[in-house]
Amino acid sequence: MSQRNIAVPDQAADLDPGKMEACTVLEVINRVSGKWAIGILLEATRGPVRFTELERSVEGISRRMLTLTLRNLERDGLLKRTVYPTVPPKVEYEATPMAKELYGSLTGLVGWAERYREAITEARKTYDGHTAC
Amino acid sequence: MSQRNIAVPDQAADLDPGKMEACTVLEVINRVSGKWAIGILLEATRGPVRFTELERSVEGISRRMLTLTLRNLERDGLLKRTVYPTVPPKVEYEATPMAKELYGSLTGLVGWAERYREAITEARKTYDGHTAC
DNA sequence: CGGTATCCTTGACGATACTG
DNA sequence: CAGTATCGTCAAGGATACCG
Repeated sequence: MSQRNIAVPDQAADLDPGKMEACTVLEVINRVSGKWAIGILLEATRGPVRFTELERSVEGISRRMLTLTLRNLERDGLLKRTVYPTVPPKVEYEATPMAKELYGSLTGLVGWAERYREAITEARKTYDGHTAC
Repeated sequence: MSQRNIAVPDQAADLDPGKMEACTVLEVINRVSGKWAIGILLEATRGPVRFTELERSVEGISRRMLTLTLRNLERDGLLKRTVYPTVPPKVEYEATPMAKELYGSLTGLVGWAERYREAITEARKTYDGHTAC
């Protein structure tokens, strides 16, 4: 394997709040339908959830991505974050009314995905079969 | 700006068909709600569309991403691709019945994004205001 | 017209370690 | 418990050029 030496910038952007100023319809959709947002929003719409509960229920998410996604959703006014100053600390997240209006479309999407997951897997096999060989 | 010399692999993966074997619900959702897929699916559900029409109507998409996204949607059985062997060539894409069942959720998502785009922009300003200073 | 090929940058994300 | 900080990887996707 050959390789090249290239220059890389020192700092990455990540999902750092402070970005995404434009806020087009496309950006809103991507924020809301992003890799982890759907799972979080679904949970937070059913009722208040704690950080650790989300970490368990949103399959495969890392602590870091959970934090980042939660912050972004909070920033966009989709989640309300409530801190209880107890020991140990307790933080609850709940969907705002605006976010709750998304519930129907989101469950529609998930339901569809569940119904057709098998069919899609098959379609891929067929496609790959008659193009590869 | 400082920089480091690092080794990079020669070939990228891109959205190259042949990847994504697992096909979980999460993957299906991300495929279908991805950056460009929604716009394409919406157009292709209303009726057959040509490559160049999509290039114009899906705001901001590059020729490359249009091709890649179309191929992936076709592979997953969401689009039917029809080639008319004329001069000049003509290719039409149309949503399959399975994809058409997504229309409701997709327009729901887009409608919501349009309704709340302003509110979200405001929420961001507020959030950034009371956290930054 | 409807694509491919190649090259490059940047941002999404995981791993790991540490903290009030 | 609920995070933050730092580092590294890799895939998404833009730019550009070329093709049947």
